Amino acid sequence: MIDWTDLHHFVMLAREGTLSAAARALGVDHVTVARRIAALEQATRLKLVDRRARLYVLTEDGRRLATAAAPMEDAAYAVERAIKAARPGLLGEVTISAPPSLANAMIAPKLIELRRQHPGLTIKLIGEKRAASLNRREADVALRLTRPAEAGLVARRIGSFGFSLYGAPAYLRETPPSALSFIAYDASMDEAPQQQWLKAIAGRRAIVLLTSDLENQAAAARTGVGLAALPHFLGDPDPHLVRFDPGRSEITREIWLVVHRDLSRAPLVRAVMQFLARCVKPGRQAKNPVRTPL
Amino acid sequence: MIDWTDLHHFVMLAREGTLSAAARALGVDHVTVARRIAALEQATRLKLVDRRARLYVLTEDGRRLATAAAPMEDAAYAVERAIKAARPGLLGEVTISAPPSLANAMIAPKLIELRRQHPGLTIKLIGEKRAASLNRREADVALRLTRPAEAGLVARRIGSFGFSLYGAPAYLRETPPSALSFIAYDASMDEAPQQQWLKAIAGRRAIVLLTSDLENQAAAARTGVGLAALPHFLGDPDPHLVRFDPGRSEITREIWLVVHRDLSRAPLVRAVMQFLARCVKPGRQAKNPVRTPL
DNA sequence: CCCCTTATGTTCAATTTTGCACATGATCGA
DNA sequence: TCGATCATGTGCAAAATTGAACATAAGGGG
Repeated sequence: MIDWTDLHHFVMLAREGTLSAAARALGVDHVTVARRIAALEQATRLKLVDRRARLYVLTEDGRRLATAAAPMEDAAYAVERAIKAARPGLLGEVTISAPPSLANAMIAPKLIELRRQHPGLTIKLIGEKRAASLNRREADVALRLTRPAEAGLVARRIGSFGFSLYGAPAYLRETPPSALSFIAYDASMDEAPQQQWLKAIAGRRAIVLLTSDLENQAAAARTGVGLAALPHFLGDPDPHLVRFDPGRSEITREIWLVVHRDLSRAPLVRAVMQFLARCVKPGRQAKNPVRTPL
Repeated sequence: MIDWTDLHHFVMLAREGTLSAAARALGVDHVTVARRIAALEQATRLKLVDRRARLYVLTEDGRRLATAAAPMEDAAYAVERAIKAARPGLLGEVTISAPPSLANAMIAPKLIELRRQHPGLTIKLIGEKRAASLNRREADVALRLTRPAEAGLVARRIGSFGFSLYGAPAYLRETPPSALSFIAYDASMDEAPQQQWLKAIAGRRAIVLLTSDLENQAAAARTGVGLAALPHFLGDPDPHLVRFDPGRSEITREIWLVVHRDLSRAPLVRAVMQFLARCVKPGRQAKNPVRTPL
């Protein structure tokens, strides 16, 4: 039968697009990938890639083969999950993926508790906007703001948080409502509810800063650049920010705890899930409610 | 990620049961399999097999892993089919599986035509009772006597043939009906319709020979051992055999041409399928009907 | 326009993997 | 009980795979 490692390398090449990227993903030298692809072509007697100047491009046959081989990769990931799930006890590494703001504000500060409770546990925390693929095991457990649709995933709603507008106290004192400026996400987040909510409130008033990073928005708001839509857990504890209540119904988002079914029973993963649920649950809604009427 | 070749070796070990058998199936030395399994255990940090005296026996974790890895093997076979299907033109090898009697009587004698028509085509003909697995690519195309139920397989009825009782002319002349002896399959074929049919006819009369090979039955019948249930295509052309019509409705069996969907469009395979349909179609039902009433 | 980064190809030495020969232990049948 | 067969374990040498260093080429940005 065809060499499975050759197939693995080919699948990676098909996904990554270049020899070098595939090599990085596989943890080998790019030459090795090139040789494996060549070996696969020889074994199948098919021309799978066009060797062009700066990149390998799959041929028709190559694309077909990549399509056929994709389920094999899925199966390989399932095997990895099975391995992780089979490992007994509470010794090992668990990767958590979460939106950066949640990761920083809710999880990171409490990680020390988890370490105390399970000394054998190593945590890898990925704070990324992009939702890590649990199927590809980029993460073992994830916090998401929407319920994921992928098959094989188990999702549980473990909490929610609200957004309000925040600004520097001095800025709010000195600026008439009609002259307020706003701070928003860039266009990549246009579909996010909080972004649409902010834009609706802003109306014709100026949006003076676009940034994809929530911490940047908070920092700008602190220095009086304008008003930013921030989660309560981020804005309320901040002494340099006060809420500005626009009088419209606030927006809230749900927090979903997501895990692959294959891993949902592994002791290691269960421990982390319990921890994450604890991180989120205790009413972080209105901890330090400094309200500024209109 | 886990080494895919290690997984391949492990899957084989799980299926075959022993290092040596797995090694044979993989075409490598048994030592290599042992080393790969050890490597997999080290990588997963799981104990996958109990090394016992004469055989490796999977642990609980090993069985779980084997179950998880099985889909990977299925996917690998799908890749192989894709490769075969992608190969252009009419150059290559096609494996045909068929019941031994059909293979000998209908296919083998006509193979020369196929070779003349497609000189680039190499045929591997497997005449085996056991139905070769098209999913595992033990064969590319198969003739079966029943419609297979496996998913992914495409089956087409391309003909049928009847059974009658046959015996040596002298034997039939000299033996009164109540003293007739019978030749049957051994117990492994007890569920086959022709076997049940024969037993019903034999009734209380003696079954004097049990053999799993149809050619053996024919040879024994020729020398006057008794009556055998033979397909018409085998008994009718034989000058040393005549039909003995028991007056009961004859039994017929269907011939199904089976191929995996992934391969059903490959030119190479299509050519072979057309050939097989031609082999079977032309009314081989009653070519040399020598009838002996009762 | 040039430099910097990134990607692929080539060569060679080091490492890893593999198979072979042989040994041991177990089972089966005569 | 003995011998034959089959399965696994060990040591070693051959073969294959791999990575590092270097070379070439193509964008991209200042």
